[in-house]
Amino acid sequence: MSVTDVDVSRHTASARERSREATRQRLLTSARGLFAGKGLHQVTSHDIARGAGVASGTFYLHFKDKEEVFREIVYDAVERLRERLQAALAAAPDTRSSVRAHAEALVAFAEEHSDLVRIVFGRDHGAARLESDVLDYLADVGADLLRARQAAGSFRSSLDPRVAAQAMTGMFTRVVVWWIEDPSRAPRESIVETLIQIQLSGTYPEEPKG
Amino acid sequence: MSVTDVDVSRHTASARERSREATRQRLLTSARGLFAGKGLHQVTSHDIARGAGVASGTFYLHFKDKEEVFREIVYDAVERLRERLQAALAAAPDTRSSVRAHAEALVAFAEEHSDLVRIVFGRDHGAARLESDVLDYLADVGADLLRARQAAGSFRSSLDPRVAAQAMTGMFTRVVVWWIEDPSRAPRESIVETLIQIQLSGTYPEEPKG
Amino acid sequence: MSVTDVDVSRHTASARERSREATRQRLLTSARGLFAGKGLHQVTSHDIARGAGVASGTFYLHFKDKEEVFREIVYDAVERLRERLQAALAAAPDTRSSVRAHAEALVAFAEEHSDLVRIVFGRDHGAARLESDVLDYLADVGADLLRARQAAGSFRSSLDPRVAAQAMTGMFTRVVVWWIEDPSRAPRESIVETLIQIQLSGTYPEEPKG
Amino acid sequence: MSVTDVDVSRHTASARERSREATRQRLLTSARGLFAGKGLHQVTSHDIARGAGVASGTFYLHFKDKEEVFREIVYDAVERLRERLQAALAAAPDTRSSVRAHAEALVAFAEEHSDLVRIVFGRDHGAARLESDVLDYLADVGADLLRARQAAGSFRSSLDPRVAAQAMTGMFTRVVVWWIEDPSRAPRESIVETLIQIQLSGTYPEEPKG
DNA sequence: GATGAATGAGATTTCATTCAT
DNA sequence: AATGAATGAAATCTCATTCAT
Repeated sequence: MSVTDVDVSRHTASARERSREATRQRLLTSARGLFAGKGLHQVTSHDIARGAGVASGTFYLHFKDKEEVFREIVYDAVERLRERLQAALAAAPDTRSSVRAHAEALVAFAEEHSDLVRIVFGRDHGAARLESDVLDYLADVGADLLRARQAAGSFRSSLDPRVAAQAMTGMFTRVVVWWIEDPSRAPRESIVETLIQIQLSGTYPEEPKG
Repeated sequence: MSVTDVDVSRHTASARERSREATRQRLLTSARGLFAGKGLHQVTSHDIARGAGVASGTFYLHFKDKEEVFREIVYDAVERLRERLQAALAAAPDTRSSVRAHAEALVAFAEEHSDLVRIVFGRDHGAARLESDVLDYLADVGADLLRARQAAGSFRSSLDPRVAAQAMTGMFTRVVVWWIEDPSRAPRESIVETLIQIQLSGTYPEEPKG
Repeated sequence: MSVTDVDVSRHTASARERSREATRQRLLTSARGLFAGKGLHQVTSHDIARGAGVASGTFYLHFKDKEEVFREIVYDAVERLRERLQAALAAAPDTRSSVRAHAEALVAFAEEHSDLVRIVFGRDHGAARLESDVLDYLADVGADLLRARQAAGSFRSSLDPRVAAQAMTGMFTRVVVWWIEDPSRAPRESIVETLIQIQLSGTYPEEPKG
Repeated sequence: MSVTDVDVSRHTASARERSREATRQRLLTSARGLFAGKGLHQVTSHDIARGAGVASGTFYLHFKDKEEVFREIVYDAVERLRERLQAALAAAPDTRSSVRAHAEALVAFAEEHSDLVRIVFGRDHGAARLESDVLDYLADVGADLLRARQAAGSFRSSLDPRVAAQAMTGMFTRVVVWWIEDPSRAPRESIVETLIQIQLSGTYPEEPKG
């Protein structure tokens, strides 16, 4: 094999790889848009391929089936969200500010990736196991955080961190999905403040009268 | 037509009606069990008919399509839950005890109707519109309540009742679904207390240190 | 339930059953013709349905898949052939005449059911396991016969009945398939006589010269 | 074009040719193994290419389609078998010993090339036309031989050589495939002797009693 | 000559729904 | 009202084959 051959083959190989990867990304993008708009069950593998501008068989060169694309999109999204939230928490000096930073990061993520939010937390995702996995994963991450805070005295010791983490996860996802569906429903600030205040002090006045 | 004929026909008619209603109920029961176990999309109209011990065509004599049974089950369940929660709230003398009564009623309902909880709030219900409708409906009911409390001074005035209602709805449904999936995950009391405390005081100690 | 009801329902049920069975038979007939003409692999389930004048879905109400129809046709054919051959053998007074009766019955069956012969013994049946099963089954039946003859002294004691049975099975099926493909290739009598003589005396003259 | 150039190009060309031929052989070897194991229909052109360690497109640089490789393997195998049998026959001094030599050669070939036997005579080869062609070809060769023997007085004059040749072909192939499938089914000697005796004297004792 | 990503026709199979009885 | 066989549209997935590199 001559030097030229080596170069050419290397070049060819990477061009191929790049082209293959590009097709894969187009399929993912197509799928993301379709899933966000119609939900897993209303989207066919042909739809995804058509949306990506490739033949239907091509879909199966890149993914085992529809569920696999869906899973990949969801896992990727969840991981990005988790990193974003972790980063926000890590940067905060104390619990109060970390609660705020977390809420801000969550809402910012939702704004930037409203399609992902719709797919992952929205209704009719249609992937039973998946949603359960995802929410449980996020809740588990949250539970670890709450346990740490509990140890540090900044989380109410009478609460079960696992239960509270599920509660917070449900609250976050519901509020965010509802808001992203139609952001005119409430000012962004209202979303952030509500999430923060409920965590810090609940929904009742300092001196509840009721 | 003789009196006897009339009587007989009336008798026959009402027997038919009763029989028809019985078939309808068997279909609903069958559907409920199947939906709870496998989710809307994994259940076929044949499955439902078979489960009810009737022919497949019979299904369509009682319901327009699969969605309709599903909707009926969900709406019925939601209405029962709403009534249950309203009753609990109405019976409570003050806000503090109404929050407790509400949480107790919610958990009790979930225990008694775990299949409904799985269908209505669980994953893979698969009915896009439907879940949104349901959660929005419950959140709307909640928002009304919160607005009333706000007027009475027993709900933090700085919170937007609509947003808070969505937050509470998300929290309630997530916690309840998670728990019902496997009740050994947390003691019943823990679920109730967590839901109450978060509402009354949030997750942080009286004098947050963080 | 009145007597009339009973009668009607019985009548209805059996009319249904008859109609269902008729559809099934039309599918089998359609399949038989197509398999004989093109072989398992060149025939689709749609072809079979179309040939039977029913919708494609109907095929699956009656058979699990293409292989199942094929298997049913083959097993049924083999069983019919076996019965026919057994009957011929049973009716013969001695071995010589039973050999003749067997050959006659075989050729007669092939003439009457040339499509079955083509499907079962012909080329491109495409069903690996199946052909093996079928030939082994027939050879096993043959081996039993040869063992019995051996015990009676009318089968060469130096031969292994199992091997000889395979040899005879191969001979019978090949000759019959070849002839049925184009019966003008040899007179019917020639087929029968050849099969008989080879069994009785081999292919060489009484006093082989070679 | 300089002499050197010419030399180089010649050299290159023949290196290419050799390399091309090597690729072709690897494809044939891969195909042979796969066909023997799974049959024509269960093997894809991708399988063959993968087995040969080449890209899928390469397959089509060497063969028009899957059938062509199959045909080539089969024809080649049949030709080798025919030569082997002819050689055995040619070397024998008289008919009796040629029958023995033929049977020995057949069984030896089967032992050495069990994969070819499975492909060519086995079940689910799936190539309709092909098998017919192959068996007819072998039977034709056999018919010529029998006619010659008939002329020499060493083949029963009352038999039709064409029919007998089909019979013998069916017998040979069936016995050999059955035995090769599991050689413990019968001792090698039993196979050979059975094939010989049936040809020489049939399956019945010298003085058939039946 | 070799590569391997892409193609797209076609086969299988399911299932909501209809309708004659 | 109930039945259940039949329908046929639609979705999934495979694979022989091509072609730009």
